[in-house]
Amino acid sequence: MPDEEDITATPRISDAEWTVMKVLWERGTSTLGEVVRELEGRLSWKPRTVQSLIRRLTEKGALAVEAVGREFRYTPAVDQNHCQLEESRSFLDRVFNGRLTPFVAGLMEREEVTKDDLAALREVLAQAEKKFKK
Amino acid sequence: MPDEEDITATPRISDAEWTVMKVLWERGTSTLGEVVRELEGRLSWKPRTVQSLIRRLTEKGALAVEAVGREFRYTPAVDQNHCQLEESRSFLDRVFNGRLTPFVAGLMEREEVTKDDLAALREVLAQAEKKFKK
DNA sequence: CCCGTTGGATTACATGCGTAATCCAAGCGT
DNA sequence: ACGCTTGGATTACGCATGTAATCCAACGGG
Repeated sequence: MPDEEDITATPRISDAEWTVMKVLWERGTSTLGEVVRELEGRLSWKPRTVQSLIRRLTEKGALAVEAVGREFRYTPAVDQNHCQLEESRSFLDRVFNGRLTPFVAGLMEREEVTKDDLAALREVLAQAEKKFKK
Repeated sequence: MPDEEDITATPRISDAEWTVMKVLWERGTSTLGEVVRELEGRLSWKPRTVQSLIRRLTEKGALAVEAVGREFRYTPAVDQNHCQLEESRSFLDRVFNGRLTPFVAGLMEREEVTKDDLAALREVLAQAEKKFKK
Protein backbone atom coordinates (compact mmCIF):
# COMPACT_ATOMS: atom_id res chain seq x y z
CA MET A 1 0.00 0.00 0.00
CA PRO A 2 1.59 3.26 -1.05
CA ASP A 3 1.40 6.48 0.83
CA GLU A 4 1.29 4.86 4.23
CA GLU A 5 1.70 7.04 7.30
CA ASP A 6 5.08 6.94 8.96
CA ILE A 7 4.49 5.51 12.39
CA THR A 8 7.63 6.99 13.84
CA ALA A 9 6.98 10.55 12.73
CA THR A 10 5.22 12.80 15.17
CA PRO A 11 3.04 15.57 13.86
CA ARG A 12 4.16 19.14 14.12
CA ILE A 13 2.68 20.66 17.26
CA SER A 14 2.29 24.42 17.43
CA ASP A 15 2.83 26.61 20.47
CA ALA A 16 -0.79 26.77 21.51
CA GLU A 17 -1.23 23.09 20.81
CA TRP A 18 1.60 22.22 23.14
CA THR A 19 -0.35 23.83 25.94
CA VAL A 20 -3.24 21.53 25.24
CA MET A 21 -1.12 18.44 24.76
CA LYS A 22 0.61 18.98 28.07
CA VAL A 23 -2.75 18.93 29.81
CA LEU A 24 -3.72 15.75 28.04
CA TRP A 25 -0.43 14.06 28.74
CA GLU A 26 -0.79 14.92 32.40
CA ARG A 27 -4.36 13.83 32.72
CA GLY A 28 -4.08 10.83 30.43
CA THR A 29 -7.44 11.39 28.86
CA SER A 30 -10.02 14.13 29.10
CA THR A 31 -13.13 15.64 27.67
CA LEU A 32 -13.22 19.11 26.23
CA GLY A 33 -14.74 20.49 29.40
CA GLU A 34 -12.05 18.99 31.54
CA VAL A 35 -9.35 20.60 29.47
CA VAL A 36 -11.18 23.91 29.46
CA ARG A 37 -11.51 23.89 33.23
CA GLU A 38 -7.90 22.83 33.65
CA LEU A 39 -6.76 25.81 31.63
CA GLU A 40 -9.08 28.52 32.82
CA GLY A 41 -7.40 30.90 35.20
CA ARG A 42 -4.02 30.18 33.69
CA LEU A 43 -5.14 31.32 30.28
CA SER A 44 -8.06 33.30 29.02
CA TRP A 45 -8.96 31.03 26.17
CA LYS A 46 -12.59 30.72 25.23
CA PRO A 47 -13.94 27.17 25.19
CA ARG A 48 -14.28 27.34 21.40
CA THR A 49 -10.59 28.11 21.16
CA VAL A 50 -9.69 25.03 23.14
CA GLN A 51 -12.04 23.01 21.00
CA SER A 52 -10.39 24.30 17.83
CA LEU A 53 -6.99 23.30 19.09
CA ILE A 54 -8.23 19.88 20.11
CA ARG A 55 -9.82 19.41 16.72
CA ARG A 56 -6.62 20.33 14.91
CA LEU A 57 -4.64 17.99 17.13
CA THR A 58 -7.08 15.23 16.35
CA GLU A 59 -6.80 15.92 12.64
CA LYS A 60 -3.04 15.72 12.80
CA GLY A 61 -3.29 12.44 14.65
CA ALA A 62 -1.85 13.73 17.90
CA LEU A 63 -5.02 12.85 19.78
CA ALA A 64 -7.23 9.79 19.61
CA VAL A 65 -10.96 10.22 20.01
CA GLU A 66 -13.36 7.90 21.70
CA ALA A 67 -17.06 8.59 21.89
CA VAL A 68 -18.45 8.40 25.40
CA GLY A 69 -22.13 9.13 25.48
CA ARG A 70 -22.52 12.17 23.34
CA GLU A 71 -19.17 13.57 24.21
CA PHE A 72 -15.72 12.58 23.21
CA ARG A 73 -12.76 11.70 25.32
CA TYR A 74 -9.45 12.72 23.89
CA THR A 75 -6.31 10.75 24.53
CA PRO A 76 -2.76 11.47 23.41
CA ALA A 77 -1.87 9.34 20.43
CA VAL A 78 1.74 10.41 20.34
CA ASP A 79 4.41 9.89 22.92
CA GLN A 80 5.38 12.91 24.94
CA ASN A 81 9.03 12.00 25.14
CA HIS A 82 9.16 11.48 21.43
CA CYS A 83 7.59 14.86 20.73
CA GLN A 84 9.90 16.53 23.20
CA LEU A 85 12.90 14.95 21.58
CA GLU A 86 11.86 16.11 18.13
CA GLU A 87 11.30 19.62 19.38
CA SER A 88 14.60 19.53 21.17
CA ARG A 89 16.48 18.49 18.07
CA SER A 90 14.80 21.04 15.87
CA PHE A 91 15.37 23.78 18.42
CA LEU A 92 19.03 22.95 18.86
CA ASP A 93 19.56 22.77 15.11
CA ARG A 94 17.80 26.01 14.45
CA VAL A 95 19.34 28.09 17.18
CA PHE A 96 22.58 26.40 18.18
CA ASN A 97 23.52 24.43 15.06
CA GLY A 98 22.65 21.30 16.97
CA ARG A 99 25.15 21.91 19.75
CA LEU A 100 23.89 21.21 23.24
CA THR A 101 26.75 22.68 25.20
CA PRO A 102 26.45 26.30 24.08
CA PHE A 103 22.80 26.14 24.93
CA VAL A 104 23.40 25.00 28.48
CA ALA A 105 26.36 27.31 28.89
CA GLY A 106 24.26 30.25 27.72
CA LEU A 107 21.63 29.58 30.33
CA MET A 108 24.18 29.23 33.07
CA GLU A 109 25.95 32.44 32.21
CA ARG A 110 22.69 34.28 32.53
CA GLU A 111 22.07 32.72 35.91
CA GLU A 112 19.02 30.99 34.57
CA VAL A 113 19.86 27.83 36.42
CA THR A 114 19.12 27.16 40.07
CA LYS A 115 21.23 25.28 42.54
CA ASP A 116 18.78 22.41 42.39
CA ASP A 117 19.11 22.33 38.64
CA LEU A 118 22.82 22.02 39.00
CA ALA A 119 22.50 19.09 41.33
CA ALA A 120 20.02 17.37 39.03
CA LEU A 121 22.21 18.00 36.03
CA ARG A 122 25.20 16.60 37.81
CA GLU A 123 23.14 13.51 38.40
CA VAL A 124 22.03 12.96 34.78
CA LEU A 125 25.55 13.68 33.69
CA ALA A 126 26.86 10.99 35.98
CA GLN A 127 24.28 8.56 34.64
CA ALA A 128 25.23 9.32 31.06
CA GLU A 129 28.90 8.87 31.79
CA LYS A 130 28.22 5.55 33.39
CA LYS A 131 26.51 4.45 30.21
CA PHE A 132 29.55 5.42 28.21
CA LYS A 133 31.81 3.38 30.45
CA LYS A 134 29.77 0.26 29.90
CA MET B 1 8.89 60.53 23.37
CA PRO B 2 6.09 58.03 23.57
CA ASP B 3 6.06 54.67 21.90
CA GLU B 4 9.81 54.26 21.98
CA GLU B 5 11.22 50.88 20.99
CA ASP B 6 12.25 48.62 23.82
CA ILE B 7 15.99 48.22 23.48
CA THR B 8 16.06 44.95 25.36
CA ALA B 9 13.40 43.21 23.32
CA THR B 10 14.57 41.18 20.37
CA PRO B 11 12.27 40.66 17.43
CA ARG B 12 10.73 37.29 16.79
CA ILE B 13 12.90 35.39 14.35
CA SER B 14 11.32 32.60 12.34
CA ASP B 15 12.94 29.30 11.40
CA ALA B 16 14.05 30.37 7.96
CA GLU B 17 15.19 33.69 9.28
CA TRP B 18 17.44 32.02 11.83
CA THR B 19 19.30 30.41 8.97
CA VAL B 20 20.01 33.83 7.52
CA MET B 21 20.86 35.45 10.83
CA LYS B 22 23.37 32.74 11.62
CA VAL B 23 25.20 33.52 8.41
CA LEU B 24 25.20 37.21 9.21
CA TRP B 25 26.35 36.68 12.77
CA GLU B 26 29.19 34.53 11.52
CA ARG B 27 30.30 36.87 8.79
CA GLY B 28 29.64 40.05 10.69
CA THR B 29 28.28 41.87 7.70
CA SER B 30 27.42 40.83 4.17
CA THR B 31 25.71 41.75 0.97
CA LEU B 32 22.83 39.77 -0.41
CA GLY B 33 25.10 37.99 -2.85
CA GLU B 34 27.46 36.92 -0.12
CA VAL B 35 24.66 35.40 1.88
CA VAL B 36 23.25 33.71 -1.18
CA ARG B 37 26.61 32.16 -2.05
CA GLU B 38 27.18 31.13 1.54
CA LEU B 39 23.91 29.25 1.56
CA GLU B 40 23.87 27.68 -1.88
CA GLY B 41 24.70 24.03 -1.79
CA ARG B 42 23.43 23.71 1.75
CA LEU B 43 19.97 24.88 0.79
CA SER B 44 18.19 25.26 -2.50
CA TRP B 45 16.82 28.70 -1.85
CA LYS B 46 16.45 31.03 -4.78
CA PRO B 47 18.18 34.39 -4.41
CA ARG B 48 14.82 36.12 -4.22
CA THR B 49 13.93 33.96 -1.25
CA VAL B 50 17.04 35.02 0.60
CA GLN B 51 16.29 38.59 -0.28
CA SER B 52 12.78 38.30 1.10
CA LEU B 53 14.09 36.95 4.37
CA ILE B 54 16.68 39.68 4.61
CA ARG B 55 14.06 42.29 3.91
CA ARG B 56 11.78 40.95 6.61
CA LEU B 57 14.65 40.83 9.07
CA THR B 58 15.46 44.41 8.23
CA GLU B 59 11.85 45.42 8.74
CA LYS B 60 11.79 43.78 12.14
CA GLY B 61 14.96 45.58 13.08
CA ALA B 62 17.11 42.48 13.30
CA LEU B 63 19.43 43.75 10.58
CA ALA B 64 20.87 47.17 9.98
CA VAL B 65 21.35 48.36 6.43
CA GLU B 66 24.12 50.48 5.07
CA ALA B 67 24.27 51.55 1.45
CA VAL B 68 27.56 50.74 -0.22
CA GLY B 69 27.60 51.86 -3.80
CA ARG B 70 24.40 50.65 -5.29
CA GLU B 71 24.15 47.67 -2.98
CA PHE B 72 23.44 47.30 0.67
CA ARG B 73 25.46 45.67 3.37
CA TYR B 74 23.46 44.01 6.09
CA THR B 75 24.69 43.80 9.64
CA PRO B 76 23.07 42.12 12.63
CA ALA B 77 21.39 44.69 14.82
CA VAL B 78 20.50 42.26 17.56
CA ASP B 79 22.79 40.28 19.78
CA GLN B 80 23.06 36.61 19.00
CA ASN B 81 23.37 35.54 22.60
CA HIS B 82 20.34 37.54 23.52
CA CYS B 83 18.27 35.99 20.74
CA GLN B 84 19.48 32.55 21.66
CA LEU B 85 18.55 33.10 25.26
CA GLU B 86 15.06 34.23 24.36
CA GLU B 87 14.55 31.25 22.11
CA SER B 88 15.90 28.98 24.80
CA ARG B 89 13.49 30.29 27.37
CA SER B 90 10.50 30.10 25.11
CA PHE B 91 11.42 26.61 23.98
CA LEU B 92 11.91 25.34 27.52
CA ASP B 93 8.65 26.91 28.64
CA ARG B 94 6.68 25.53 25.76
CA VAL B 95 8.00 22.00 25.77
CA PHE B 96 9.40 21.34 29.24
CA ASN B 97 7.49 23.80 31.40
CA GLY B 98 10.68 25.73 31.76
CA ARG B 99 12.66 22.88 33.27
CA LEU B 100 16.16 22.43 31.92
CA THR B 101 16.96 19.11 33.48
CA PRO B 102 14.31 16.98 31.78
CA PHE B 103 15.45 18.41 28.50
CA VAL B 104 19.06 17.42 29.00
CA ALA B 105 18.10 14.10 30.51
CA GLY B 106 15.89 13.34 27.54
CA LEU B 107 18.71 13.90 25.10
CA MET B 108 21.06 11.77 27.12
CA GLU B 109 18.66 8.87 27.35
CA ARG B 110 18.37 8.83 23.61
CA GLU B 111 22.11 8.81 23.25
CA GLU B 112 22.01 12.15 21.54
CA VAL B 113 25.01 13.35 23.44
CA THR B 114 28.58 12.56 22.53
CA LYS B 115 31.46 11.91 24.85
CA ASP B 116 32.86 15.32 24.00
CA ASP B 117 29.57 16.89 24.90
CA LEU B 118 29.71 15.22 28.26
CA ALA B 119 33.14 16.58 28.94
CA ALA B 120 32.15 20.08 27.87
CA LEU B 121 29.01 19.91 29.97
CA ARG B 122 30.95 18.80 32.97
CA GLU B 123 33.10 21.85 32.45
CA VAL B 124 30.28 24.40 32.25
CA LEU B 125 28.66 22.70 35.19
CA ALA B 126 31.82 23.13 37.21
CA GLN B 127 32.00 26.78 36.22
CA ALA B 128 28.42 27.36 37.26
CA GLU B 129 28.95 25.66 40.58
CA LYS B 130 31.96 27.78 41.25
CA LYS B 131 29.81 30.84 40.72
CA PHE B 132 27.32 29.59 43.28
CA LYS B 133 30.03 29.06 45.84
CA LYS B 134 31.20 32.63 45.59
C1' DC C 1 26.86 50.08 -27.01
C1' DC C 2 24.01 46.11 -25.90
C1' DC C 3 23.21 42.06 -22.98
C1' DG C 4 23.26 39.25 -19.27
C1' DT C 5 23.54 39.40 -14.28
C1' DT C 6 22.61 41.26 -9.93
C1' DG C 7 20.01 43.50 -6.55
C1' DG C 8 16.30 46.50 -4.86
C1' DA C 9 11.10 47.12 -4.69
C1' DT C 10 6.83 45.26 -5.17
C1' DT C 11 3.69 41.57 -5.34
C1' DA C 12 2.11 36.73 -4.82
C1' DC C 13 0.05 33.00 -2.79
C1' DA C 14 -0.89 28.73 -0.24
C1' DT C 15 -0.62 27.16 4.61
C1' DG C 16 -0.46 27.39 9.36
C1' DC C 17 -1.64 29.58 13.50
C1' DG C 18 -4.09 32.14 17.15
C1' DT C 19 -8.33 33.09 18.39
C1' DA C 20 -12.53 32.73 18.07
C1' DA C 21 -18.07 33.13 16.45
C1' DT C 22 -22.24 30.67 14.67
C1' DC C 23 -25.33 27.17 14.28
C1' DC C 24 -27.32 23.22 16.10
C1' DA C 25 -28.67 19.28 19.11
C1' DA C 26 -28.80 16.86 23.49
C1' DG C 27 -29.07 16.91 28.56
C1' DC C 28 -30.02 19.19 32.94
C1' DG C 29 -32.43 21.83 36.18
C1' DT C 30 -36.82 23.67 37.75
C1' DA D 1 -42.00 21.44 28.87
C1' DC D 2 -38.55 25.06 28.26
C1' DG D 3 -34.58 27.49 28.51
C1' DC D 4 -29.61 27.33 29.74
C1' DT D 5 -25.29 25.03 29.24
C1' DT D 6 -22.19 22.20 26.73
C1' DG D 7 -20.12 20.22 23.03
C1' DG D 8 -19.68 18.96 18.11
C1' DA D 9 -19.36 20.86 13.24
C1' DT D 10 -18.60 24.51 10.37
C1' DT D 11 -16.82 28.88 9.27
C1' DA D 12 -14.07 33.14 9.98
C1' DC D 13 -10.35 36.15 9.64
C1' DG D 14 -6.07 38.58 9.98
C1' DC D 15 -1.14 37.94 10.44
C1' DA D 16 3.12 35.21 9.86
C1' DT D 17 5.79 32.18 7.12
C1' DG D 18 8.00 29.74 3.38
C1' DT D 19 9.01 30.35 -0.98
C1' DA D 20 9.24 32.68 -4.54
C1' DA D 21 8.07 35.65 -9.38
C1' DT D 22 8.00 40.25 -11.73
C1' DC D 23 9.56 44.52 -12.89
C1' DC D 24 13.15 47.62 -13.24
C1' DA D 25 17.72 49.95 -13.00
C1' DA D 26 22.65 49.84 -12.88
C1' DC D 27 27.06 47.44 -13.71
C1' DG D 28 30.43 44.91 -16.06
C1' DG D 29 32.04 42.22 -20.15
C1' DG D 30 32.78 41.81 -24.84
